Amino acid sequence: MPRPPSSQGAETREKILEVALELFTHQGYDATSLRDIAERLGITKAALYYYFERKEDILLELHMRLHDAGSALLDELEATEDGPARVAAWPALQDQLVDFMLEQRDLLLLHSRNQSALAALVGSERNQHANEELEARIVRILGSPAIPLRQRVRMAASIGVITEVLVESGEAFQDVPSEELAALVRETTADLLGVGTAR
Amino acid sequence: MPRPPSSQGAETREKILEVALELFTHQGYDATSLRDIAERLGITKAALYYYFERKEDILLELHMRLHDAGSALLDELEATEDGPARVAAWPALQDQLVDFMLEQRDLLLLHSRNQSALAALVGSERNQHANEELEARIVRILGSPAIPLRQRVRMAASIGVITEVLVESGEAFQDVPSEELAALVRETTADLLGVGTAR
DNA sequence: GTCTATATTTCGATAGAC
DNA sequence: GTCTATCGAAATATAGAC
Repeated sequence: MPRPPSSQGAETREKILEVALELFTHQGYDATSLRDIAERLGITKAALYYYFERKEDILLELHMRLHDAGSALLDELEATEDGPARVAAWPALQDQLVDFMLEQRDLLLLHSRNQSALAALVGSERNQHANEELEARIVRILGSPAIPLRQRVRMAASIGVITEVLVESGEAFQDVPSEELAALVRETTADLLGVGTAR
Repeated sequence: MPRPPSSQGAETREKILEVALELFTHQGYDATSLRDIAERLGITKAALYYYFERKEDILLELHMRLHDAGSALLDELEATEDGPARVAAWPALQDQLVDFMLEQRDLLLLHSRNQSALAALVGSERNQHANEELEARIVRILGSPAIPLRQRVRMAASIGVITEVLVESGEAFQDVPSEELAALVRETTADLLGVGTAR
C-alpha cells in the first residue's frame, strides 16, 4: 500500500508518521489537520498527498503496526485449544504482554486516545479487514464458556493491570526505571493467577 | 448553566443528552454532527441551540456528571494524609469504586472512547476548571513518594482490574449478572492488596 | 518531490418568522 | 419551542506548474 519505493523519500514518509503519531496522540486525530502535520515538517499540506492518498491512511498505517505486532501474540494464544489448555498457556502470555506493552507504549497510547476514530476507520468499507480487530478476538477469548468464569475474570484482570500501570497511569511512574516497573507488574499479575487458581 | 427552567422543556433537554451519549460513545464526538442528534429526535439542528449554546456544551454536561460523581470519591481519599494512612484507606475505596463503575458504566465508556475530545474541551479557556481533572488527581496520588512503590503499583493495578473487567472488556461478560461479576472483581482486587501487603 | 491555487463539502452557528 | 434559510469557517482533496 505505501507509495514510493524510492530510498530517500522513505525517510520523509517515516517522519510524517512520527509527527502524526505525536499529534494524533496529544491533540486527537480529528483535531489534527494535515496543515498541522505539514507545518511541523516544514512542508505544505499538498506534499503529504504524495505519500498518502488520504488522511485516513496515515492513521491506518499506524494502526496496522500495532495490529500486526499484537496479532502475533494473539495467534499464539489462539493456537491452544479453548479450555484448560488455554488457561495453562496464559501465564506465559502475560509475561510477553508486559514486554509488548512497554515496547509499543506510544502506539498503545495513540489507540487509547483515538478509539472512536479508529473504530470508524476499521469498520469502514474501504479497508479489507480480513484481519479481525484485536479487541474483538480478546473479547471472544474472555467470553468463552469453556473456561471457568473466575479464571476468565482473572485473565481480564491481568490485562487491566498491565495496561493501567504501563500505559494509562504511566505518567505516575515516569521516574521508575522500566525494568523495575515491569518486574513489579509481573509480580502483581503472577499473584493474580496464583491465588485465583488455588481457590 | 442549563438554559430552560421550564418543566416540560427539561424532558427534551434530557432526551438530547441521552441521544448524544449514545452517539458520542458509538461514533465518537467529532464524527457525530448536530444533524445526527436532531434527526434521531425528530427535530431540526437549530432546535438544539435552544437548549445548548454550543455543541461542546452537550459533551461538557455529560462530562461534568461523571466528574462530579467521581470527585466525591476522590475527595474522600484525599482527605486522608498522604502516606500510610492513605494506604490504609485504599481497600474501602476499592469497594466503592466497584459500585461507582457499575453505576456510571455508560458515562465511563463515553469518556474512554473520547479521551482526546474531552482533553481539548476541559483544557480550553472557556471552561473554568477550578475543578481539576480526575485523571490528574489520580496520577498525583499514585506518584507520591510517601507511599512505597510496590503499594502504589498495586493501587494502580486495582484500578486497572476494575476498569478492564467492568467497563472495557465488559462485553465479554455481558451475560454475567452484575452482582456476580462485582463479587469476583472485589475478590480479585482484595487478593491484589492482601498478597502485596504481606511481602 | 514540493509548490500555489482552488474546488468541494460539511459542519457549527445565527437570523428571524411563526 | 421549533422551523426555514443562510452565513462563514475549516478541512480534505485535487489540478497543474516547476
